[in-house]
Amino acid sequence: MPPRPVGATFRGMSFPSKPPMRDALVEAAFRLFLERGYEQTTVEDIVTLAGVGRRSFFRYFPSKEGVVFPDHERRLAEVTEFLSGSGRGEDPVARVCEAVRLVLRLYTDNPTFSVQRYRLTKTVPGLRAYELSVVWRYERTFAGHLRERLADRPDGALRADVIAAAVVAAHNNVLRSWLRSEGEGDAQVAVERALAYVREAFGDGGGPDRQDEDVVVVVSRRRAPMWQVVREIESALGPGEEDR
Amino acid sequence: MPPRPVGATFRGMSFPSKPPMRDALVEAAFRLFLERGYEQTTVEDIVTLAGVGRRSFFRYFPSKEGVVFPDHERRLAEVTEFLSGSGRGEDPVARVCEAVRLVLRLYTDNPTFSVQRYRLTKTVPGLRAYELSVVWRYERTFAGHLRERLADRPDGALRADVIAAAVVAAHNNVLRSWLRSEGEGDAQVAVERALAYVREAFGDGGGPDRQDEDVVVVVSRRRAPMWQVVREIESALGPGEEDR
DNA sequence: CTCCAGGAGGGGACCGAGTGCCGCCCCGCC
DNA sequence: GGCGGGGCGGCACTCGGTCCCCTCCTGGAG
Repeated sequence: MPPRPVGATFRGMSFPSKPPMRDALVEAAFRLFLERGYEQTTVEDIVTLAGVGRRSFFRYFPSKEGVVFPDHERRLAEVTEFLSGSGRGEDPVARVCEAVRLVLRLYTDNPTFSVQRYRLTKTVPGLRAYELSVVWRYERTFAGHLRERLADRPDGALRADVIAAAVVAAHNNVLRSWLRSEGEGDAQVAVERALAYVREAFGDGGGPDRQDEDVVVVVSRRRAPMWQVVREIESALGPGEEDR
Repeated sequence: MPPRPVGATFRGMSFPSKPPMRDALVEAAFRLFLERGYEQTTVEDIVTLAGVGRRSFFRYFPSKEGVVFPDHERRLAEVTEFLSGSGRGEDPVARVCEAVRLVLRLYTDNPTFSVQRYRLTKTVPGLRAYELSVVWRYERTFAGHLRERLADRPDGALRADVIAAAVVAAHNNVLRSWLRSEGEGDAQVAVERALAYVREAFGDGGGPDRQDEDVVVVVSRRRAPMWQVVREIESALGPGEEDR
């Protein structure tokens, strides 16, 4: 995609000079990773192919694994900012779902790159672990956002953690099947279905905050004691709602 | 099941011969980790304190991080076996919840050790990443179990992944707060509440095997169409129960 | 024009994790 | 007593990652 890696030793009027060494390193790395495998490629190989010094590699990427996920750091910052700029009134779960769509787009915007990366992460345990920690940071960001908004609910932190995990799992499910199909189909559509399933499971407000529900159907078997029936009804109605 | 490795430098009538080199390495490692920090401790330091060779360390642990989670490999095997030996009729979600209790017990059975480890994983990024991959393997085991049992349902794989993630998140939530409180309180009781929340959220969860439940509560919104209410009641009653 | 400051990059030394190989020694077995 | 195998130690090597110092390029001030 970039016109020419434009090596470091190469001087002369260069292009808008925007795709600097960083992109050249990513390209060189993926070329070698796909050609001879991740573990068979040393950082030395990458930098010699890119025509730069070994030291420079670690100026742009925190580790060898980091070059495989070059853009997640920025996206995480964007997601954090996106979540922090949300009004008080709106549904926090909806906001998190919107953030998930943002993350998914990071993959769907570059299908070939994402599929290539998937081939690597699927087979290299070290890359899987690194990806896990990346995803974990998204999840903790989501959970933090939900924790703030659900703090007044009973078990707010629990709900926040569980919902965040469920949303991320839905995203991962859609993403994985999209990647396995080599980028065929519309992942953005599929994630709507998946998120709808999650939101349906947790009601709309992140759990049994069921003020807006009007009908309660109780099915009780004969062997259930009455106190248990009552407790289930109470928990279905949600806390503080018993006397409405 | 090897007969007796018996300590290397130590001879003479020893104890039930249970604590071989492996345990000595774990103990030495944690002593140093807590005393001077994880990154400030080299494998060399550990093996000299334990009085063994450096090469032996990597015979017992796959990496320096591995010594911090010495027992998870076995527990994962136990969990896998536990799940594989489950009858066809029973609720797969309940089975997974039981497996989660098993995992939690791995922590609660050794409170001081778990709390010490928590202090490390909380502060050392490398250990966090390692723990993530450990937890991920549990989650994938759970998800695989659920995928098999929910294969006939629509979106079975999605449900399986989401439920597994939710269950693990509930476990983690309980575990974290228990660890932060330095092992005070009954985590096993707390995890019941958390799992109940998850199972409630997923209602039939993907598995309306509700033959053994006594009370079913369905809450419906006014705007929900009647056919949906009927379907909820039917699914609450479980399959083959409509005409009893 | 010169000088200086600062930042980007290169290079080399260094540390430590992880691996392969070999040799030892202590078993039990033949 | 000889022998083979497994557990263990020691050594050397690779490679990821860091530190420190050098060069070069640029640009602004005098």
